[in-house]
Amino acid sequence: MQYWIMKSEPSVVSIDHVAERPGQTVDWFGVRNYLARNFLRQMRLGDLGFFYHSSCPEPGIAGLVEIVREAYPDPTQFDPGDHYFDPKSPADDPRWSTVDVRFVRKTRLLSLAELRDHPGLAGLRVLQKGNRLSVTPVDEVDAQTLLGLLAV
DNA sequence: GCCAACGTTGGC
DNA sequence: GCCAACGTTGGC
Repeated sequence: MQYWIMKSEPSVVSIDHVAERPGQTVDWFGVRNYLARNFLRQMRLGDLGFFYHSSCPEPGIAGLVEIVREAYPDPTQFDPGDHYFDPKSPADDPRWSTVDVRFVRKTRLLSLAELRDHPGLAGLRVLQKGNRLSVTPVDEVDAQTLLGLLAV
């Protein structure tokens, strides 16, 4: 199993929103960065996502989700009325992918400050200066550390 | 609102 | 292929 940190602005999609969705499932639309897209394409059924709230008063990990559908074309890239419309994406070779994730559970808020304070997590990609990727891999050791801190 | 960091675009 | 300009992200 692989682990990922997946960032979302809670004002757009929060962990509570996921829990309230039909089937407790949402698609991870709107990724428009090639490296992040490649990570989406590496995701496999059953992978665990740490759901991270960003651009909000208390950024940090707020819950867990599970990958329930592997990468497929992000429909928003073909919708001219959509914020994420990409006129340059070929219909026969879609540029952007999405996955479906399902709610697993909420956790206590593991804040960014607390993540930074933990020496063992210094290598975590999301803590690196200038990191802006919305989807990043987490190695097994770091994942276990996170799960421990979350008391899961 | 500010600013650092980074990705993308487009002229040359 | 270079690089300046611009846009976006995201913490503070």
